[in-house]
Amino acid sequence: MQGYDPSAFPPFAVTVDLAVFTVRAMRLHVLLVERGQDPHQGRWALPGGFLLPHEAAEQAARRELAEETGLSCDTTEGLHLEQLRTYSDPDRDPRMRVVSVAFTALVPDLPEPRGGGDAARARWTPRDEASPLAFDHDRILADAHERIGAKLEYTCLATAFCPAAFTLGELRQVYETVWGVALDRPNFRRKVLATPGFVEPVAGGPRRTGARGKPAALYTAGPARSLHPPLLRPEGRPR
Amino acid sequence: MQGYDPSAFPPFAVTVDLAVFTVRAMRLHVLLVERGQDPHQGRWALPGGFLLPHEAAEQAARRELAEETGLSCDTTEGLHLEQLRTYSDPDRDPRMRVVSVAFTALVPDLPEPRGGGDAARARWTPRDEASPLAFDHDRILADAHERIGAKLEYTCLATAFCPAAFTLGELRQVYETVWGVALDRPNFRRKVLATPGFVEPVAGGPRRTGARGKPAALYTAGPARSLHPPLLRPEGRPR
DNA sequence: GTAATAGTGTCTATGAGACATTATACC
DNA sequence: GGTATAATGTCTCATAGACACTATTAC
Repeated sequence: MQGYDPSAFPPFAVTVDLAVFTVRAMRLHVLLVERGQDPHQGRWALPGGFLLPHEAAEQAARRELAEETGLSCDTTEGLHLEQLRTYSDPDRDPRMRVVSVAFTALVPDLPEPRGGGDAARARWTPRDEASPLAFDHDRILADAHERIGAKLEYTCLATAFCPAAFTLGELRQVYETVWGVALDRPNFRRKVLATPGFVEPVAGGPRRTGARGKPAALYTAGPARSLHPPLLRPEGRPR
Repeated sequence: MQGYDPSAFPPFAVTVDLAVFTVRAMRLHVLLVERGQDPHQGRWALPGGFLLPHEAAEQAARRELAEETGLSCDTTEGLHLEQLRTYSDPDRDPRMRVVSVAFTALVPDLPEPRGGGDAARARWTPRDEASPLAFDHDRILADAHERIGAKLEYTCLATAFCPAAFTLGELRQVYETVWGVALDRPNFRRKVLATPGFVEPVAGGPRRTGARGKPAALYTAGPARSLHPPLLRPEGRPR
């Protein structure tokens, strides 16, 4: 990036798009908004919006996340938000040149969005019922899904899908839901507990989850951020 | 990304920045250019430049790669190029609002760059002698280095640093150079050969490498793109 | 009792780390 | 010969996968 005439640069619009995932009822859900304006009006799309003039992409993404989920900025402060990649195909928006920085967010099961911001409507949609989306958002969603699946393998990110206190069964369901596979319960338990700092036991007594079976002990997310060695998907598929 | 007035969007300049790595003489090198113009004139920086009006970021990155390395477009066609992330801090360029999409490229040992394009000079610099760079390029370089180190673990990317035919000793040196650690030779060999499609033997006879020791057999990159199970760094450090 | 989930224990196969040994080149 | 690297083999330990078994709840 050297040698340029600032008055002669080609102008672009820069936006952020968000793939916000949650696990509810054993299914992976993604937050979608119904478009109220012209390009692709009435179709569903990932939430997002323009960068403000003095705003970094991360800030814009966090602002949009708060607007679209209807949560306070304090609540969204602690949510996991991560840059995915940037989409810059010249034809991705029919009206103008728009470069979009995509982000992935992982949230615990939240109340239905209140449709804030400038979106006509917003709702949680099962990931496999999301397509087709407006613009290139099918592609962004696929990339985001693949990314979170891969990150579950070598990070402690799965706890971001869980409430503050959770059972190992709930944590295992996160893996099973995102990966779409069944995991061996005893082996999963052993692996998680053998990783220092992944989860930490809660002093209080156990609670029942589905009102069936033995009550499970509660855990909270530990200080660790990565898994060594990783917890690989069964039949680890190539990227 | 919904609901906007195309005439009212805040304008941004969009650039690409490249972290081009190679391994030469057992050290990791990165391609740098000396800035010829005003912001940070005379300082070293990562190569890069503006997106053309109808160009995707990937195209712009490949074009800049060809210009800066002085290679033909045919040659750069097959080189590994991968989007790293986007840097959008409002103050990252002192003159205007510039959003930069950073890419990482891995190339075999190439001839000294001819300083093409609009860069005053270009040269290969040992990675640990690169700082300080202009703008936020120290940060970009650090992110890129961490990324390629991580990708060596679970992809077959190391062959991108090697010429068409290479010895297992040369491949091992790639890992040792990028990771900055020494690896056990027999175990490395066993691991690589046990991964189907990572490398494939060359029919022709062996060749000598450093004119010392037993001549090594030659291999070419195989069709595999990922490593299962991964080849983890010793004392795998957390991200 | 049955059903369902939590939690413990055990066996085995695989893979990685450590390291000894042999082979083949140049000096 | 000495040195340096390639290539093969061996041993051990850690881990993952499979799966049996017990524990505790709701019905």
